[in-house]
Amino acid sequence: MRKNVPDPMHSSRSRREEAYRHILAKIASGELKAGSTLSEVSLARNLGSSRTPVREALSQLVAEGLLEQTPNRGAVVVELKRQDIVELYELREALEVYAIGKAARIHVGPDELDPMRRIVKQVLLLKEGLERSDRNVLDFDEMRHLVACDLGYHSLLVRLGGNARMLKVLNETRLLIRIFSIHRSGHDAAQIENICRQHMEILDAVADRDAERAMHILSAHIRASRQERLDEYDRWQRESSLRSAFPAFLDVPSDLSRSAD
Amino acid sequence: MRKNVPDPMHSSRSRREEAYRHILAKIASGELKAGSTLSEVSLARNLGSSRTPVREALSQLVAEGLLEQTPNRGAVVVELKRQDIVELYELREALEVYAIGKAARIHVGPDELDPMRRIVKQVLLLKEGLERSDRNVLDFDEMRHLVACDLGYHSLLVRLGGNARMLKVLNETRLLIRIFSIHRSGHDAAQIENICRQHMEILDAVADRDAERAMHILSAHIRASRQERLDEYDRWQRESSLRSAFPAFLDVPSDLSRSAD
DNA sequence: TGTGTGCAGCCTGTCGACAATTGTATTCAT
DNA sequence: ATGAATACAATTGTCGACAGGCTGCACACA
Repeated sequence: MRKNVPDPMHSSRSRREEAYRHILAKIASGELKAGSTLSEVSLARNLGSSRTPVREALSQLVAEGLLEQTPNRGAVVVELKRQDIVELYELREALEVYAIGKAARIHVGPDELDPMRRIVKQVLLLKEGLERSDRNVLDFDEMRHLVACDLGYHSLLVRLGGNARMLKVLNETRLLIRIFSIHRSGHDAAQIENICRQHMEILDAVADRDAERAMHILSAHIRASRQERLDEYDRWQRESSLRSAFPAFLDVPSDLSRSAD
Repeated sequence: MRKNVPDPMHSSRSRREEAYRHILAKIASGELKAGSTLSEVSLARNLGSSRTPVREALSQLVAEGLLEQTPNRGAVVVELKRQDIVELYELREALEVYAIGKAARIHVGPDELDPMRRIVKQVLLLKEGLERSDRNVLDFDEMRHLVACDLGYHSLLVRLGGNARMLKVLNETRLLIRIFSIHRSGHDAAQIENICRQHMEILDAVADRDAERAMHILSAHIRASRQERLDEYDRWQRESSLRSAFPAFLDVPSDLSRSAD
């Protein structure tokens, strides 16, 4: 039971990185839902490390917008409101549309576009497999594959713009969106085909050096995705407000004669 | 000489915040030039605190892109290359143009536009004062005022879009640009008037709900600013390469027969 | 004189401990 | 029984200390 000895063979990364990935995985997997409070000591116990690396990982997650820190009550997982979804998708739209416009104006050859076309074809294969089966929506693994392809496509898309800072901001933005999308419902074949067509049309427009068209299609694509997510949010919100009545009003002193506020 | 007793009357903020502001001020004032290495211990000594708050402040500055961390050599102030300036201004253009387009489409009344008009008028006063004097460019204090007005104008402009995340990203972007602009040269009256005219035209376009025009003018405005900064960078680069020959080649073992690389 | 080796200094990464604060449960007084 | 004061528990902010790695220099040796 070595105490202070670092363990370079077990974790090639630093303990801070390890803690960061650990917490991020717990958030991304849905094990830590929105509103959960994270205690530094318990996390440190779980990781078998001191509070310091955990603390730094938490700070980083706060800086990235995944956690919120209240002065002396610890860090809680952010809860994305409707407005947050709107803001995140606006960020995506502004940056991705700009990047694709720039990419279409400069020279972008098949070396960059072909890998993206391959990703689109993978998604099309996914759709065809879905159509051949009797199911209506994707299962969990297929859904994960679809999300990974979508992530890769848009990541390469932004890379075409050649702006590393933009890529960094967008990665954080997409990470936040993805964390919300745990409740994401599966797409049916028609939706997937629609997405693929748009993705392909964007690539064609870039190959044609038609910046305006590429920007227009991408903008519509992101807006559609946003609307989808908002509808999903509204549906989920309605259900949850019907199911559990007032979980936030536990501190009301059971004085029913007082009207609200 | 109390040791562990916090000093609440001297620093209402936490020591971490204090350290953050301290380091940021040193960077912004130019006391710490690009490439300077920051030692945690010496900073902690200067602040009379432990390494922990300094370390957290440094982490935050790294996350914000002002410092770079190399594995075991500490944190150094970033050196903005030409490509960095291009990227930062592209970020500004993408986000600000998007925000002003949205602002022009939704209803934006005089309550929001009038404060911005007041800022533009302040800058016009600055220009008139410059024309009345015999000087050609602004002095240091006037320059600071101009920069503050410009910052305020663009900050309000982005606020019109109603996207807090966009505002946050842009604040960090502008901070990085501003840090580079220590070497900034003063503007003459014609340049200032040009800026004011563009600023005013943008406001008029927003008041007219003419999103296309507002976006177009703002885009041109930011591109002009970027070009100005790039010219300045090239000039500075040329001078500095003429003045000091090879400060980076000190570790070459004085073997003049070996060709470069 | 050129080269390898060891040492010292500095630096970061990590740890355990302490102080202060805040939310909560308990208890006491009316 | 209820409201207020209080003690407690948990958590964060901060501190000093230690371990390991890297750099650069001096020194010994060929």
